[in-house]
Amino acid sequence: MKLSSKGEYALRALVVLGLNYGPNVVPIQTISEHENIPKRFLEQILHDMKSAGVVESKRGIAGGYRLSRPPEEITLAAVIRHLEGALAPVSCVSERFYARCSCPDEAKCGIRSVMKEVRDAIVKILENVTVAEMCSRVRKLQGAHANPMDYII
Amino acid sequence: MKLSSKGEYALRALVVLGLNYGPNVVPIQTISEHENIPKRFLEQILHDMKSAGVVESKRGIAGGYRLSRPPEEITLAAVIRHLEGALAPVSCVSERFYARCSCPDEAKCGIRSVMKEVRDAIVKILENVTVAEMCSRVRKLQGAHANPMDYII
DNA sequence: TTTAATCTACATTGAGTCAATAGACTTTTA
DNA sequence: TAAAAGTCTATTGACTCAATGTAGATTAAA
Repeated sequence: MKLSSKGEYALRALVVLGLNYGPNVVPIQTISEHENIPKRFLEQILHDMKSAGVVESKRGIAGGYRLSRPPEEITLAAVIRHLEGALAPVSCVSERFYARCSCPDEAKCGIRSVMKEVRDAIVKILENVTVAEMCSRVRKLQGAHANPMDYII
Repeated sequence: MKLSSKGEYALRALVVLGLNYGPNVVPIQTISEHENIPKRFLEQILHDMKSAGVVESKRGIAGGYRLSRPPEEITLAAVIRHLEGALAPVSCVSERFYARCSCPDEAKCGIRSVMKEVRDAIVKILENVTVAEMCSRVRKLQGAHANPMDYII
């Protein structure tokens, strides 16, 4: 479960949208500048997350993106699975993206049983961490010396 | 930490060598056929593991490979790190392959703190599982109806 | 009603990686 | 000395990643 730039950018953008959760949309440009993400690439990513139902958009001059659900309801596991595919380290132990591997007998494969443990450990964390949780970690990390501008709006 | 075919093949080959641990070497051809791995590709992989000090080879007509240390001393973490690099899902939380990411402030990054947890969970498992452990799982999975030929020698 | 900022959509590129193959060479032992 | 095995370096073809290009649609405000 290696996170590509795409996945990393997506999570960073979601944190920004989470910190600004409310009726207002945030323009791509703002996220791009604040998070240091190539704008054109971010467009694709947000569009992709829209098709996943995670965010919604408003077009036009005052347009932008917002979360389509409360940040408490968006888990990292769901986002990463949609953008990157399997969370498991090998496809033959993936629950939702299973693919057979080339080993002679899966049922007797020692690697498989280890990789299942790894998968479970990863899934346990990512299914229990939401965008809201990430936002609260950010607030905590910024702590007393938080700059209001860091929250953009 | 997505395992490539290379890494998967390597682990499968190590299990074979572990099950046949002893003074005798196992020819590449045998591993290749038994484990369904392209022979030429397997050559590269074993050569790579030799340079990592995990296996040793004997050349010539009765040549082949064997583990260079007892299977109890070879952890999956060490093998995978050598062959594939970082175990962490993002490089900015890797202990041995750290690379800065593009986020504006690592210290205040909510994603980073989650990914650290994921890394720790992965590392904890892979540093505590050895080739010997995988072999004993295989023996257990093969159970009573084990075919002696499955152990090759 | 024009204009400019914004999102939408699809195509393309360039770099890099993955998995495998190629071919020539070296070593060993029967 | 010939055959079987490992050694080494290079290369290929397919694929993916990350980003860029281009053109268009939508909307709010001037």
